[in-house]
Amino acid sequence: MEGSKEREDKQRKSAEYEAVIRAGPHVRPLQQAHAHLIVTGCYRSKALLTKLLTLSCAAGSIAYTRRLFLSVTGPDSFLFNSLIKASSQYGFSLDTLFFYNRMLFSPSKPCSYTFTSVFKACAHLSNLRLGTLLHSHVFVSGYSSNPFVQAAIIAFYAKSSALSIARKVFDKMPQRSVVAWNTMISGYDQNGLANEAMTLFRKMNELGLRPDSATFVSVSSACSQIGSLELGCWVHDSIVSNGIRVNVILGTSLINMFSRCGDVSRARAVFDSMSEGNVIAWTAMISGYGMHGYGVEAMELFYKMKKENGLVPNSVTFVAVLSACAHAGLIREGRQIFASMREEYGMVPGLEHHVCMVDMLGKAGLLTEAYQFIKELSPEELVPAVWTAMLGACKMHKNFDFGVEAAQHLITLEPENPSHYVLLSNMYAFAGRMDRVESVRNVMIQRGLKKQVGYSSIDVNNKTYLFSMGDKSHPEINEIYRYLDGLIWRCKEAGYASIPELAMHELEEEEREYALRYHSEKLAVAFGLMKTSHGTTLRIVKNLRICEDCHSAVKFISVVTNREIVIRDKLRFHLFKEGSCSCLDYW
DNA sequence: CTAGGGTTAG
Repeated sequence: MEGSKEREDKQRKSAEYEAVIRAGPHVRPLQQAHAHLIVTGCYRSKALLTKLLTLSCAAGSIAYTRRLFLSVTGPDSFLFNSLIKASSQYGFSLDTLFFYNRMLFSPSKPCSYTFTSVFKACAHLSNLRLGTLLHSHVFVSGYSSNPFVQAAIIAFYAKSSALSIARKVFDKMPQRSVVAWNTMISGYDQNGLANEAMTLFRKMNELGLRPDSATFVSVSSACSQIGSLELGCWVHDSIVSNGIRVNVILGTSLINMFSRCGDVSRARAVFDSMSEGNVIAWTAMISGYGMHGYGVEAMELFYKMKKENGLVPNSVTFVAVLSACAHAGLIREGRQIFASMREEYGMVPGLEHHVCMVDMLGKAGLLTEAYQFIKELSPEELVPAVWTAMLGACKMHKNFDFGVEAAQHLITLEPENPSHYVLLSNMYAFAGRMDRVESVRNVMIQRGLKKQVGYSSIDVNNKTYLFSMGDKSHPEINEIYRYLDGLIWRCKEAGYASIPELAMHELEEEEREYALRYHSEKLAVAFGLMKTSHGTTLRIVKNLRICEDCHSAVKFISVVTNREIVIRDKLRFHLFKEGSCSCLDYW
């Protein structure tokens, strides 16, 4: 008699379980299923409640999840772990911490599964204090040697920019899984420490460990930061020799890598070889074309993407296309695409899209229109980037009035950013207002702000050389200067007239020195010419934007030496060839 | 009704 009752009970619960599953990650059906549980008397079943909780997290309704959780009497560790995992997975990090806290005050003990999820939440919040506290819980609980927990800890410290702590944990691991290596490498990459990422990857190779596709995603991303094509090709060869299948994620990372290393055709080859493509991959390719000034190709791809592949562009795609239009001067097309965001896709243009429009109009010399565009934005939309785009355009077209206004807005918004002062000073210098140049300079000194140092790197025979203005640490620096002097002289004979940079060049006392006559890109170009044979393309990466004078000089250098020179600046590529630049002097 | 974890793209 007793047995059949139990059986009935089980059957009923099974039916309810099916009902909850059927409801899926949708709030209303879940609530109905929950109501049904109450009616049929199954509301105490922890398993059913657990399923309900994880599904309501997946449904995105943390409010309902929270209410549901608070109604549970005596949640068990299975319920806690599932809930903590689901809430961290769907980004409800603060709630994860809340549930974890409740777990600590319950009879259930956290385990390795609990910790991995809570660290994920801490990483998401980049909350170093809480994560460190959690780390101490791990020690007390005895899970500190669990490889999964360790990897989660490394990921947490890395995402909180505490790379040295992450590295310490990594170094102390008795045996490291590939995931641990990947976590550490991506941690370096995402914190801008590309060289450290590469060093660790090389170490992995030396130890004979087999990298997987995730390793190469981070490695190729680090490589894009460095911008070295030689290195990029080596990474690509390494993928092939390791027999790694290039999935969409890795493919996208490679498209980005080759674009940012200055080789769009290789990027396109990767793109064409991919069996599956999604919006992210297409956007990467579009943006690659954009940064090289291939506006038409970017637009073609944009239209092809939806026409032939039925992919729907998202807001990042629009940033890529619009900035491609801006770089290539495709104003009419850019306007049309911007309008289509609302009209065709029902999307509301965001801040980044406004910045693209101001940049596009401004670069084209339509400064009044760009200004009008800014004026129509709401106060919350007037982010620094909008004014930066305006100011850049004013500098390009030497428009004093708009430029000064833009610079003043910027200084109000970001009083600590030295580049705004430099640009304002530039504006005054163009207008011959040396008294104002002087006073901007004084404000900078008062506020303790220093001009950002520009540096350029170039690869010669598999070695990277870094140059910055005034840095005399290079052993052949005197030869380089002598060579460069001669080169500039030849350029002058060919018609080059140097454009003096009036801006802030006397900010520092030492800047009057001999060693400060040349910007870093000129030094890198000279060095590259000295060290490579005729026919070799020089590839230089610069951290800031290239200045007008260097741009003009390199055009002449490409003629007098008959060389192709590629320079990646902060925002785009310049290919100098036979006296002209691929940006058509439009940057 | 008790699985499963940590890393990766624009």
